[in-house]
Amino acid sequence: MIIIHWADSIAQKLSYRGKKHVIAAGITPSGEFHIGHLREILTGEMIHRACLKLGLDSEFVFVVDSADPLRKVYSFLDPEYEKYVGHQLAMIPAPDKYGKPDSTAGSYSDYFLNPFLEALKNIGVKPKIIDNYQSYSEGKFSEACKIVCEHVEDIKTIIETISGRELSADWFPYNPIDENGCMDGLVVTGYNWPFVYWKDSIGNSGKNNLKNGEGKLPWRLDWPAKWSWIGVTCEPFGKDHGTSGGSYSTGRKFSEMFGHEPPFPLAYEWISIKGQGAMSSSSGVTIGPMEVLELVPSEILRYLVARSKPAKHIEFNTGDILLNLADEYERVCASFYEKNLLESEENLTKRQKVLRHEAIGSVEYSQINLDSEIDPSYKVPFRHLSMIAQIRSNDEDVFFALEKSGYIKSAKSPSKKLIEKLSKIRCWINSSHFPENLKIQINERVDNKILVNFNFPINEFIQNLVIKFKNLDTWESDYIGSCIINTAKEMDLNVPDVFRLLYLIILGKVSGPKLARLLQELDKDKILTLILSAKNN
RNA sequence: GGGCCUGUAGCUUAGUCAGGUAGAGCGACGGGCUUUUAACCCGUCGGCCGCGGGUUCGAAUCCCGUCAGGCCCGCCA
Repeated sequence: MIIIHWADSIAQKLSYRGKKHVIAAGITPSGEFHIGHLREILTGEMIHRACLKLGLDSEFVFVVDSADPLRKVYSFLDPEYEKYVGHQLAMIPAPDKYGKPDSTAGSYSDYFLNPFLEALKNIGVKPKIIDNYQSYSEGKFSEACKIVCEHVEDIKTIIETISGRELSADWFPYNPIDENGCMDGLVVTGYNWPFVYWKDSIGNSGKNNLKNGEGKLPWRLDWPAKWSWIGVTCEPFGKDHGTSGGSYSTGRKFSEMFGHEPPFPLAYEWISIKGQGAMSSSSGVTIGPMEVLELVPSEILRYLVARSKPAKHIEFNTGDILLNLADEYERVCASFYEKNLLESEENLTKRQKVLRHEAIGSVEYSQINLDSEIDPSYKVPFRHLSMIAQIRSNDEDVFFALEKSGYIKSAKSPSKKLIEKLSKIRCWINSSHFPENLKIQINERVDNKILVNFNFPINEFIQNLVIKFKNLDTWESDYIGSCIINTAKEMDLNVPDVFRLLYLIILGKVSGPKLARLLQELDKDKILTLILSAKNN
């Protein structure tokens, strides 16, 4: 097959290397996980799925870099964390809600990792978790550590020539920890398998056993060491690692040194928040996956990553971009799964076929479960539902409205997915994320200046309409609607003009959602007062 | 300084690896539906494919150069 989704294309390349594959993703749990981290995971997971589709024997692993030290006291941490800087993330306490270390809350790394794993479960990602700290203590790295400690000069040369970075004379390719668990300020003074000997800045000395993970390899070696003992054949990484002179280019050399063919490289671009730059937990520019999962169905979040090739920069926000994304997902579903266009492929040009297959691939990789059918809740467009949800406070009424307009067959039995979709939309509408221009905002008072362009007796129309409204026994959309139409007809007025006027009075805009249904959801007395306050003098 | 990625319609982009008439969606505009839409359906407009050269019968696609934006060469995905 020539025409494929980006994940399929990578899987195909992997298939030339062999049948057994380990696709890896790795993240340091130094703070809150965000959508950017999700790209790492989903990119890997989609390649993994593509491999399975090709009949390869593939495994997907998520390496949690819990052996990394705390770099500094981040803005969300209390200064009390100062004493843990340089200590491994798996060994320091999680922060409480004030950012202070809480010795009862488990480890720092688990604290940030667990909610992320929960979110992954929601989007159907089930990786094998590899805890880096634990792997060191179990001796998984000892082979690599031995090789590294016996080739210090070679390693220095490789790093210095490839990265152009100059290493100090006492640099050593293993970072030991002192008796308190701190990595900073130690200088290695000797090596004799399986021990490294060190001294600290005030003259204390000690030794660490390389087999027990007392310390860790520096990043540029830690990464390829993982490749070799896990057997990684493909790993997506952020573009920072992908650049020449970056950790992939030194990593591939070290990988060979460890006797492992370097994994197939795949650099991906950052996700940024529109108008705010790249996502980063330290700068506070961040949107968490769980946050987004509260607003839209899980498929949409997968679609965000599935639809763009890894090299493409993604701009994201929880307002209009998210809405367009949901919109696009639904449209693609509809065009490919309802119209059965696949059957008539013969007549298409190559480009049209490519377009089609990529779109289909994106939708397929957006499904929560591998090989599951596309969930039919896409048939109720997000945009439409967000409007209905705003004017109908009761869920049942929403489903009746959907039935009436033909989006669903029966209001009595909405699918579980649809109920969930509605509840997420309600959550979105009530949050600060919801786009302003889609909000239905009822005027507090009327700006009479904008009513001057009507060439019919507005004041008289309003009086007549309000009398009809007052006479209504039940404030229900059908009756409200006929009041408006009848008043217009009795006065021989143009109906669209009348609606324009009413939209201006109530919403301040010339159009809006179905007016009668909107009014039905609002307080009758307030509306009458508002309408009566309008004049065009 | 060295290197990587990106640049296609007003916006978001597909197509670049494997050269063969530039395709979508959104928006805009027009029409249909007319108990009123932001739904739905139909249609229209809109592109020196960043720029300059080269290879080729033929280049968005390959090669060289150049400009712009982002990033890396210090453990931020």
